[in-house]
Amino acid sequence: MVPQVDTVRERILTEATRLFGAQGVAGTSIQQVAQAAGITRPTLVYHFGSKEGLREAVLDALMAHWRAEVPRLLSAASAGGPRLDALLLAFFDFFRRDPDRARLLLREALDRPQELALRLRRDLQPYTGLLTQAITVGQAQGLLRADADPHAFTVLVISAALGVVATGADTAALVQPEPSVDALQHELIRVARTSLLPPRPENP
Amino acid sequence: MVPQVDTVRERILTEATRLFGAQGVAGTSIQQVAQAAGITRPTLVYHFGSKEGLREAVLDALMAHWRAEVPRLLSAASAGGPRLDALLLAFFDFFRRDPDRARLLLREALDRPQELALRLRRDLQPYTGLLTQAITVGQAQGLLRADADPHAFTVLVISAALGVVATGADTAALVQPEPSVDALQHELIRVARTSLLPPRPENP
DNA sequence: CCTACCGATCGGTAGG
DNA sequence: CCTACCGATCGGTAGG
Repeated sequence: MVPQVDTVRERILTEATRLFGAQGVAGTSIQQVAQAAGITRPTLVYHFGSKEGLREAVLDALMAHWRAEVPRLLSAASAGGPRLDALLLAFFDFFRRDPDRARLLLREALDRPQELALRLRRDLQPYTGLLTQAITVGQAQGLLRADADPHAFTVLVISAALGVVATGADTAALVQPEPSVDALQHELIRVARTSLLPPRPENP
Repeated sequence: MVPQVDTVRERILTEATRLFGAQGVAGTSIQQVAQAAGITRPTLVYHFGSKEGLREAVLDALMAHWRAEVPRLLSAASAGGPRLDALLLAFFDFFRRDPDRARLLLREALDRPQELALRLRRDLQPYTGLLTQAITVGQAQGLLRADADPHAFTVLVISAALGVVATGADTAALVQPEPSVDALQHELIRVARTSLLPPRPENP
């Protein structure tokens, strides 16, 4: 009943996020998580009830973390005016700071698509709504390309950024020479900017 | 010693691809695969030696399938001249015909990044080389934007197409209203085209 | 938060 | 290609 700083619980969640992201939930035993957190397995079960309970707690913590970060990110990016590049760069840095979380999210999209969709709707739609609305307004003002689909564009750019962070270093092996993650990030920003802003004939 | 049409082996590979793609390798027991293929588990082990052997055989078959399809695809797309849209559309249709294979590839990128990178390098670089070279030539002729990074662009577009097919239906829940997979596909093609072709002032 | 214990399932082998 | 069997590991519980 008394709220308190539960460091053991936090340690379990941190290690579970890392291991689930790296190996997947099915590929990770709760024994591994317990050991990484420095406790025994029954203790982990005591805290989270079951492996499924741990999985949901990890996802809850993940979404809570992002719900807290995203607004800070949005305001920081638009501080010097609504610069698209700065926003995308901030999004990228945000994901690159937590590659394990990016991987976990991608895995969840594969393992439990419907459950993840529920969480995205509930937790992140308010913020992405700001993005799609900004694009729509920009289009109405003639500042952005009219042929862009604001909703599809937003989903594509976010999931592409996620994909580059989660799997970019190895999918780069598709071509020779292999582009660095930095190069992929830079190109994604260029692609997004170019396909959203109207053509500027002076810079072909 | 005698090569023959091994339908049991093929049935195992088909079911393994489906189940591994849907649930992951760690989340699938070889018992499940054997049952789906209509045999017993020891029979599966007899054919593939171990679960790890099955995994590698599944990946080999996957890459062989693509190595066989991609050239047909490339020539079909450029039949009516080097039309970028047609090529991207063909790539998309190619992935959408096999969503399980797309998911399996994405999972492998998460589970065994280095091993997948080896296979991509060995099996697909020859074909992606054709793409990057075509872009480079187009740039030299002034037909394509000079600021595009041919290698990063190729990796980004392929992995984005893969991501849309593998997880598009649920990541769409990021925004409201949720774009369809068709809308995501259409927008990715528009984004790719717009960011690769030079600006045409007559169509802002 | 731990020790001790449980049934179920895992991948794999023996032997035919 | 199967039946019968194996040790190891899984998630979870009892009890303190």
